[in-house]
Amino acid sequence: MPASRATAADPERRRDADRTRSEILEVATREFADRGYAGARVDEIAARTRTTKRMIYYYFGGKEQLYVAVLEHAYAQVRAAEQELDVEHLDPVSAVRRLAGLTYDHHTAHPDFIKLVSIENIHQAEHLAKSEVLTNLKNPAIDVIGRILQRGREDGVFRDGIDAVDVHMVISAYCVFQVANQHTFGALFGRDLLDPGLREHYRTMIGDLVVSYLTST
Amino acid sequence: MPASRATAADPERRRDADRTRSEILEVATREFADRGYAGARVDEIAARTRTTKRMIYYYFGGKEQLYVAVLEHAYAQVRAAEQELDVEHLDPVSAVRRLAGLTYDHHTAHPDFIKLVSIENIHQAEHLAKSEVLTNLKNPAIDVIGRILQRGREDGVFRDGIDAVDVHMVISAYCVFQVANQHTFGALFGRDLLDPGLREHYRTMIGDLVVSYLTST
DNA sequence: TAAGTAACGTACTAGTTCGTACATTACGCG
DNA sequence: CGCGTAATGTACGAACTAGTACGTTACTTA
Repeated sequence: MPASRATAADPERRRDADRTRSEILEVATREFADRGYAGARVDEIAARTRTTKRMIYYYFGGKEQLYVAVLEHAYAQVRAAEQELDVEHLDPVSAVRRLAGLTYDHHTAHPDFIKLVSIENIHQAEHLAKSEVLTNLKNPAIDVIGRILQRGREDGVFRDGIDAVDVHMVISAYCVFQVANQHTFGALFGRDLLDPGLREHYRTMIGDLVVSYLTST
Repeated sequence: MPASRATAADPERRRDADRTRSEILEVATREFADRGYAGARVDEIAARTRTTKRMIYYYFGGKEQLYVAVLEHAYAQVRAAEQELDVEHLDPVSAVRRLAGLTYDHHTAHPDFIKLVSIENIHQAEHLAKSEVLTNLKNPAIDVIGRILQRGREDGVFRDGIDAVDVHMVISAYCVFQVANQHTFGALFGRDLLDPGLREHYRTMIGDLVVSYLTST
């Protein structure tokens, strides 16, 4: 039984279901994000892994199921990151700024995820809707925002009548746009939104935007 | 030469280059917007017109050139709408609200355009970058915003140091998100952002958001 | 009105792409 | 240590899809 423990870690292993599976998933994520569902090529994904196309069908069943697996995996990572949000110890205004900044960081750090979401929207979220895994994922960010808003109201710094989902939507819209539309925006306005030199500016801006909205009279 | 005048209007005409060309463009716009570049089918586009695939190649040259033509046509429509922006007679705050509202109206009224932009971003705006027609299109909205901001500063109602392109970006981000991400957002949060009953709420919100940002101290 | 050309249709091809039948081998377990 | 199965590789096929060769006809214009 040391064998079974060595199994997962042994770099000499020639056959490793977990490694093969996750390698396919990783490569497929890039391929789908870069070329869209229809544009992605199963052969190309296979070629970029250490294994063959046969394995994609062995583990995932087909191109569409692989795509759904990629989506589920990507969303799971995002939700995991949202679980880490630790802003409840801050005053409401600081908490909102921090939440916005962290969301900005996460989105800009995971462009593949943003692209997958764009692609899924092109397809009217049909795969997402079909996946129980994904529709059952509750978004922890909403609850976090809800509690911040309530504390802000109690402290008299935030307005009444603001919905947590709306706040989340505004932050998402802003952060998603930076990544999802960077190329057309860059081409049309000659400005790279993700230029490292502009990063602090745009990272601060979403916090300012939301805070001014919440605190305006 | 009455013949040549009757030509364009005559509903009995069997051959009408303009009509055929624009019909192809119209159908192709929907097809590309719905299925993406790789997912779109030339045969399908042809089948939905009164003409045949042969004509697509006759008028446009190929699938890629047709896609570029669709993009150029879509952008031209948007720019035409922006030329109509008439907000300079309003006080700065009202002008910003009106600009935001009109942008919201336009985006929600032209979902195909938003989808095309999403698709073009998946492809890193390579077609847009190649088209001189598109890269030379200057965005009139930026100048409009610039003048509003200046008047607002002069009146002492707006802060200093706000960039017109940033304001445009925020408004775009918000309005694009409503359309581009409506399906995933709807599936994950159980809220249809484009529900007619929510329309006034979301239309007002982007104005409030920007105004509070510009007027905050 | 007749000729020339722009506009159009049909039928086909070459290449691509998802998917699979069949064969093989490494590894865990008794 | 050998047996059974999970894991893997190869080679191929059926279907689809962009693009075109070739032929035809409506419209214009001299």
